[in-house]
Amino acid sequence: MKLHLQIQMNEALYLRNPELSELGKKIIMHSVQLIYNYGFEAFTFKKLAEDVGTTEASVYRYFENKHKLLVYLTSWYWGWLEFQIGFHTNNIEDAEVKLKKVIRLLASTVEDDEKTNYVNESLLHQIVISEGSKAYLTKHVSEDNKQHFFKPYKDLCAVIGMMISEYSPNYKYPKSLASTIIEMAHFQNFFMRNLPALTDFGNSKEDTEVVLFLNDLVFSTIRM
Amino acid sequence: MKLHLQIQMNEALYLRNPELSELGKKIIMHSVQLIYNYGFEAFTFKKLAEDVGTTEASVYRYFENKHKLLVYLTSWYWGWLEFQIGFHTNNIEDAEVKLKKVIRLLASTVEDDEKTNYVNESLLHQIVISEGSKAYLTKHVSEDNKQHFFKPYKDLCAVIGMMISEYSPNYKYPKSLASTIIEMAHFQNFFMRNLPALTDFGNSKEDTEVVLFLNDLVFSTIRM
DNA sequence: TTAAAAATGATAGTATTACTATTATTTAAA
DNA sequence: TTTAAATAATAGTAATACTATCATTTTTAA
Repeated sequence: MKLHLQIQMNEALYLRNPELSELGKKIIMHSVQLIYNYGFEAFTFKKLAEDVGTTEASVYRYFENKHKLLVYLTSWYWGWLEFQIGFHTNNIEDAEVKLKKVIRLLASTVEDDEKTNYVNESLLHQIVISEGSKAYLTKHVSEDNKQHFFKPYKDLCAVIGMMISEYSPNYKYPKSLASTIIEMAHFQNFFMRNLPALTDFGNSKEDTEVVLFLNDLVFSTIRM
Repeated sequence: MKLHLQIQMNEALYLRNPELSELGKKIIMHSVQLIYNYGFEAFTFKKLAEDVGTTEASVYRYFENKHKLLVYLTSWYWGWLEFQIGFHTNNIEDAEVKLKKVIRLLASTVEDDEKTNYVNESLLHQIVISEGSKAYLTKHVSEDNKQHFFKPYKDLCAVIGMMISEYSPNYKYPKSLASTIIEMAHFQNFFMRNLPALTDFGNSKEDTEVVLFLNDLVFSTIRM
């Protein structure tokens, strides 16, 4: 039996739900590939339309602009990751084991998930590393926030924050530590590959090094 | 006596050195103000030219494009900050005291520096918080890196990494911890103001909270 | 099964952005 | 004071980020 996983998305992110049509799914599929290839700045709806084999106008019927598409894709990723975390930490009681699983899920190379047919999680993970912060580092972050565009990110942060508090109920900064883990899982990976002088893993370039760094950071901080 | 401070800049960042003419200095001054007002995406050389009271063509004689201008501004900031750190930790032996000074310098509101006449460090600090990572989160980060565009950032990271190693010679990740401190000083500040659910300082919105968080993080990690 | 509705394709058009080029004029240096 | 360098004024181009219109195809619902 083949299971299918659907991530619940904020309706204000799109004009037409891309999950409900072939064209919509193609737009998602190809946008992941193209943003990965070109980077977000050089990515355009014109290129996307050509790649999909449709017109620019049709793409605009799904997404108002490329910023909302980026927010859509990153939100999808955070939602998917929260599901992964729930799945992999299910039935585990030990908060330390759970947190270590979370760090590994955040900082390891993602393999394509069979349960989602039109999203390549591996590429999407790379996009979230290189482009993810551009979703909120904007002048209109507060308006976007009012429309709950960042809820999946916040939810994930809350989940991790709760695990931290479970492990160490007196620790004063569970949410800030959670957002630090999330951001650093990605930034240390980006630095390792592109600006290795900013890390201590320039030689090996292994994801596992980032995992070890974060484990050490988190547990020396919250271990009383 | 009024002292003047000059930051040595990478020549590949500009076509004409903006420090050596009135127009160049105006371009720097006004670009800081405009990027602060509009955000980097909505900032254009046309708006800049109008604001300065010159033509677009003249701005292009100084900077090839707005990306290089952003790298110029952030580099300037990192250079300036490294000078600040050198100045404020001079003659201090205790590595703990030095690191705490560094964290405070990184995570506190910056006041305008009298020693530099045409750069508003306070606004530039806000720009580095909101736009700084866009300087390296690009598809061409490696080419930019080959031209040493990120040297000031790396130098700062190295300085902080050395302080960490001085305090704790056996700690395995001094450079990664240094880049974590730098990034989190800014991200936690941004989150606190714009996405407070990602932090534990949403109520107070005080810089000092970020300082306390980072002090706790760093010293519980490197204290043996 | 068919008519209406919805989605898509084809095409065109606009304002803005990100530049480059040219020539005249002003300012600075030898 | 002559010459060179910098700037201003103006024009122009290709690409981007859209919006609009209308014909055609596909889907849905009566």
